[in-house]
This record gives sequence, structure tokens and C-alpha cells, in this order.
Amino acid sequence: FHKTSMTRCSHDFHVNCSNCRLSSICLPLALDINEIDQLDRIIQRSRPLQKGDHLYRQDEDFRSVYAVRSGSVKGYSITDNGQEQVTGFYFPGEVLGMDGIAKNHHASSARALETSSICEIPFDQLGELSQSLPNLQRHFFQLMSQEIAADQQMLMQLSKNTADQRVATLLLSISARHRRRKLSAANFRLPMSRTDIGNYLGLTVETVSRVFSRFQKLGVLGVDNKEIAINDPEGLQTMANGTDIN
Amino acid sequence: FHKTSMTRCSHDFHVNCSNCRLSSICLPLALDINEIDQLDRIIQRSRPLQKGDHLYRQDEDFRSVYAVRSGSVKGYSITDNGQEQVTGFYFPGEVLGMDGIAKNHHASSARALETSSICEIPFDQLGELSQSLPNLQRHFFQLMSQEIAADQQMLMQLSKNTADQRVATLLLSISARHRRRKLSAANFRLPMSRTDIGNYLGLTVETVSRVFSRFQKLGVLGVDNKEIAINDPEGLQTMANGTDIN
DNA sequence: CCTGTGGCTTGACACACGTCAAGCCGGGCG
DNA sequence: CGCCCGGCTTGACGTGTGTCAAGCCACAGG
Repeated sequence: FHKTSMTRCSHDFHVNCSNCRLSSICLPLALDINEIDQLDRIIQRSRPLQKGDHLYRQDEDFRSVYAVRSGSVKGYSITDNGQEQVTGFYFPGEVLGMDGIAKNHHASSARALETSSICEIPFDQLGELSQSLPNLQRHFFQLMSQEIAADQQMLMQLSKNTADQRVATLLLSISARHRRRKLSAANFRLPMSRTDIGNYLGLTVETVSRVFSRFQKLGVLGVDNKEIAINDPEGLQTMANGTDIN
Repeated sequence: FHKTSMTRCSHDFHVNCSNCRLSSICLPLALDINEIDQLDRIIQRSRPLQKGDHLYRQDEDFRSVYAVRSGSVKGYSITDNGQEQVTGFYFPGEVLGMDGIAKNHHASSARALETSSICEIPFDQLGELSQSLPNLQRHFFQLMSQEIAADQQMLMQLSKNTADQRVATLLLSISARHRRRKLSAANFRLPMSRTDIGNYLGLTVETVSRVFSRFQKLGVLGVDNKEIAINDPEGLQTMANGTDIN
């Protein structure tokens, strides 16, 4: 835990897409070896971000999209009247920053929730490369489409569901994303604060806290601060569906 | 108003992108004459849809994206537990259906809110064409990015705003989209039902109705069934911001 | 003409969640 | 050690919006 650990050199000179554990779920998905190599050449990897560091800020010029290699990131934007809205959480293998393409400057900000490694992909070069790699163009279209579909799912969440359903759904989503990375789907640590969760789900901290307590009391969840254990996945799924048995 | 008007031939054999009034705000934006011509060749135009007709249905195979030429379209999806969620309203010059790209089948349905003309753009061909027209690829990336940013704006709406703010914001959005098409920004007809508005905004019909009544009583709005007059745009903007004067 | 139907409005009441307030817990620092 | 501070939890209470119910209006069909 001592700061001294920061002094070790954390540059992994040999990190690249072909040897990255995440290549099967990240951008390289659907590319062949040769294509991955070309993609690899335009990707920039800097030293890890510390908790709270910004990846990019709202209204900054848009240059790149980003893939999370390790750690986690929170996307958020600030409204005209100064409120923060958390727009998403990003885990390893996931790509963010695509909301900046339209207007050529970022429509939101992104900051690390913990120490995180990030791959930066300059968008101009990605665009050029996509001209010669149909697979890459297609996959990037798919990535963006996926984000659209996910956001629309989220709209549903916010407009139709109770606090219980929202929290249950978020936990199941995080669980599924852990499973995708071959990690435990039942036990994990939430990198974000209760406040962030509440903000993301359109709830207050207090409500989020109460839901966690209730779920624990019902035995579906084990909650120890940020450590979560999903004891009854089906029960949690039932809560998420709102098919409340009572 | 008589049905007889429907009997006139509404096939415009010579409709194409270069002579379309909407070309400056629709897909062709940013393309030169020659490029528009190539785009034009892959676009399919069928006879107008009648009110209630489907453009595509959830889970159907994804083949094309669609641009509205006249009329209006409602996008919606059905959850596992059978509820409908309206995901958006689409007016002339706007493109929909991009949520289907990711999974190769449509994640939502779309139906005409009134008699509407639609341009169908087969996605495979659009992808191919984008390989040779960098401007087109870029613009399509921008379109998708725009949809992502808009959905995230909407998330904000749903999680942070009161009923008054949501309705005010929707009306301002529709007003701005009319202005973009050189139509009156102050007086227009809402093509969708109160139920659809409520569903979209995460409110009940009753609440939407009450908000309309209140706005009318305050003098910011003139409401005659679906005919809307924005009498005090700044006042409406104030309501949207939540900077409630009272 | 009458009647049914669907969309809209309005009122009375209920409840889920926000608000306000207090207190707990753990980590960092003097 | 004792203090402060931020994040979290828990309780009591208030309120915006949902729910339920009734009624209006326009329009279509018999």
C-alpha cells in the first residue's frame, strides 16, 4: 500500500493485442492475426491511470476512443445546471469514448475508479484502417450499435423499474461481465461508490443502501462494504424481473 | 380530409437523394454530388407506410437502416415481462434501425405514427460503399455516435428530472427538429398519443395530461388536443432547466 | 339516429422514494 | 492515541407521481 510501489517501472513494453488476454472480447475480436497486427500498431499504451485520473473530459477535443485493459472507469457528464450524471461503468475489454465522434469533442468525461491500464486508439487512424479492413469497420459499427442498444435497455430500467429491480439488474450486469472475463460471477468487488451507483440508477445513496440491506436480509446477497456475494442468482434475477413473489 | 385523397398516386418515381429537400440534414450530408449518386443507387424506396404499419419488428433479421422522408415513426421495444418501452420518435431526415447492427437482428420495433415515406438503406451495401467513400463512413460513425449521445442525454432526463422538465424538454426537442426542417418551431402537431409520450418519458398518461394542462394554464403553451403552440419559448426553456421561478 | 370505443382530462387517494437528520465505521494524520 | 472526514447505514417524515375511478369528446359502425 505504500506509495513506493509506484516507483517500480510499470511500462509493459511487450503488451500488445496478440498477447492480451482480452483480445477475444475486445476490439480485435473478429480480426485475423495479420489484421490484429495492423491494429496493434496504431494503439497507444501509456502508464496506468491512478484512481480519480481523467481519461478525457467533457468538451475536450475528441481524438481517440479507449479500451480498458485493467481496472475500471466511470463515464459521466455534467448538465447545464451543474448536476452530474453517471452514464456508465467500463470494465476490462470494454470500449468507451464513442459519444465524442459526432461533434468532434467529448460529450462526457471519464475517470478511473481505481488504478487502471488503458489502450488509446486514435480515431482518425482507426477510421483509415477501417477503410482497408472491412472486418474492423464492421466490428466497430457493431460496438457502437451495442452501446446504443445498451443505452436503450438502460432507458427502460430508469423509466419502468423500481429501486429493487434497478439494483438487481446492475449487479447481474456486472456479474455477467465478470463471467465474460472468466472471473467469478458470484463474488466480486464493486469499484464504484454507493453514490455513483445511485447516480447511475437514478436513485439516492440512501435508497441504494437500503436495497442492499434488504437483499442481504432476504439472503440473496452477501454485502460487506464493496465486496458482493451473489448467494442466490435466480432470486436476484427474479428481483430484476420484478416478478416479485413476496 | 376525405379518404379520396389517398387514391392519388403517391409513387414519386423521381425521388432521389439529390433532389430531396432533406439531403442537407440526412445521410447525404457531407457527400459530394458524385458520392450522393452512388449512395442513391443502393437506397430503396417503397410505397408509403400507413399509420400503424411496421418498418421492422424486434428480433427480425437485421438487413437495413431506414431514413424517414415524410411522416413520423415510433421506435419501441418489448421487455421480457411484456411491457412496452418507447425508445424514440423519428422525424423526416432522421435515421433509425442502427441498434440492430450489433446482433444482426433488430433490438427494437418501429412503426409509423402516421402515413409516412421511408428510404431503406441495405446495411451490407452501405458498409461496402463506406469502404470506398471515407466521407460516408465518417458520417455514419457520426450518426451512430449522435444516437449514443442522445440516448445518454435521455438517461439524464429520466433519472434526474421532474415530469414538468421532461415534457418541456421533449417539446423543445421536437420544436428544434421542426426548425431544422424550416418548419414552424412554435406551432406543430404532435403525431404521437399522450400514452406514447408518457411511455417515452417514463410517466403515466395522467401525469402527461396534467403537465400539458398546467403549462397551458401558465400561458407557456397552447394545447388543442395534438396541436401545440409554444407561446413562451423562454418560459418553456426555463421549465426544462428546472430553474423553476414559481 | 344511437351506441360503442379509444384517447384525453380531472379528481381523490396511496405509496415508493427523496429529504433531512443522526449515528456508525474505518483510514489518515497530527 | 485521539481527531477528523468521507462513505455508508438507518430511521422518521414529506411529496411527486402512480393508481384507481369517473366522465368528456370525437369518431366509426350499425
